[in-house]
Amino acid sequence: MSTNKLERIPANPIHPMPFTRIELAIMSVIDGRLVVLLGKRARAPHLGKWALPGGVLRIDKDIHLDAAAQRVGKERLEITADLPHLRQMKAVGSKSRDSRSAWALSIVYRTLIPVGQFDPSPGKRLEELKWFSADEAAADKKLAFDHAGLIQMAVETTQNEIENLDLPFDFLPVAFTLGELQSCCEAILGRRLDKSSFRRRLDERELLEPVQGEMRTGGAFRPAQLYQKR
Amino acid sequence: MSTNKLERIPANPIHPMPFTRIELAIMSVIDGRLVVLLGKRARAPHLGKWALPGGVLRIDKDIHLDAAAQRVGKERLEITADLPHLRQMKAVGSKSRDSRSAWALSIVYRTLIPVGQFDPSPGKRLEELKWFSADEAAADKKLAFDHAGLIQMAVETTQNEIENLDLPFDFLPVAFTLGELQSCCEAILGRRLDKSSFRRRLDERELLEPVQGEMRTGGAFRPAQLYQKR
DNA sequence: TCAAAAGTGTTTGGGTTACACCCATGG
DNA sequence: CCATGGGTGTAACCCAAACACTTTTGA
Repeated sequence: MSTNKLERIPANPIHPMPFTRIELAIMSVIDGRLVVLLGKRARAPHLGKWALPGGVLRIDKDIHLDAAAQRVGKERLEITADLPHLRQMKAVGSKSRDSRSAWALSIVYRTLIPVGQFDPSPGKRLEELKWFSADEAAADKKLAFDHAGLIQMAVETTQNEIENLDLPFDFLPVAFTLGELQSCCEAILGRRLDKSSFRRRLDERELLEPVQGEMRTGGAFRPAQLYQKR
Repeated sequence: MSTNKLERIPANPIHPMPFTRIELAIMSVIDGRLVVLLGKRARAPHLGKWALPGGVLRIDKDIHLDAAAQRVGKERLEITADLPHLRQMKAVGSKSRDSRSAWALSIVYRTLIPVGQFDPSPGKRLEELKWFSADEAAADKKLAFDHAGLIQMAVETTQNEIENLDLPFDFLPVAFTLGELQSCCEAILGRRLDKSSFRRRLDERELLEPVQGEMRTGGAFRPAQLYQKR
């Protein structure tokens, strides 16, 4: 077609390419603590160690990176729905990263998911899937690869988002009380927030709207107005 | 060695891997404007179009991603020194990204460099290397690939850093006046800053220290104290 | 009537903007 | 002596923290 002397390079290019994977830092809030989902590795390298769930990028299956991350999530967690709010965090790669290959590259994604709504069970190549305290995992020297550091970064990035009121709406039920929202943010940040200023910041930004007539009557106290994303 | 039935995967793994590249968003300030360095492509695809300088990840040459970015910078710009302040921005990848391969992945880096200190000249596969207004490049529909969008992101990320007084020290001369620093920040942000509050913010953060006895006598006005990174 | 959580208002203080003003120098 | 950029001080303002207070419910 082209008169250009430079022809199309074959699908398998001249230079060998890195072993490319997706890793997922999936976080949630359980019992008022930020937690991260780790899988126990059922194969080498790092057999038996806990690691972020991940998988190989499949150029035959994935149309782009985000789709690859969703596919890996579905396979490893044995779920059918997309992971909400899944965002790319960073790429890490080096010669010595993974003994399975001369050069390994991982694209790391992170998300915050509602723990009730998904029912992760260990997919292929995982012995077990378990929630760990995110803070403890970030400091755990025994995790596979450099995953402790990646968890640390995922926690910090998520906390920054919450500080800026970039709220995890996909994480919350469609309607929720302001108290529930505040507790959720406090769990992620690991510190208490002031009710009054939290609410003022929320309505200045016009992020929420009340669900007309809907209240939550939880117990021996005043019922709370339900809100939803505007 | 291992009793594990799962053996080491060969260097060239079972699944074909994506064509993996590094792209560089190299910015600077010229005549009070934020600019970005683009190369005119000397080969397909996008022959003749302007694009971010970039190159293929070489697993035989690069020990990790950051090193790969430095190597690509040296080759494309024909320089010998490392690019200062070079930071990873994001990874983009998809099936249709690059016609040379069935699946292409790019790891994009960004930096801000002092325009005087480096003397970029077009390396292999580039016809010409030129500085463009960053704002105009970010809006230019005729750039190769999705590079306009990447430039947009690089500009925004850099502006956020400056807002937070994460200053481009590698960009500045070792000693500089506060006026020069302020002008530089104004150029990057594209808006004027208040002198008084700019200085107050600087010394609250204790980022700078005066260079004892050193002043800049520039013209028909009071000489300015020189400062350096603390 | 009491505990508990919802919801509101008011004070205080940190930090930034806006702007006025003096300082030092070469022409 | 004046134009110019360096350098300093102050009042106004915005935003959020802290905290006290009222409201509404079930037990």
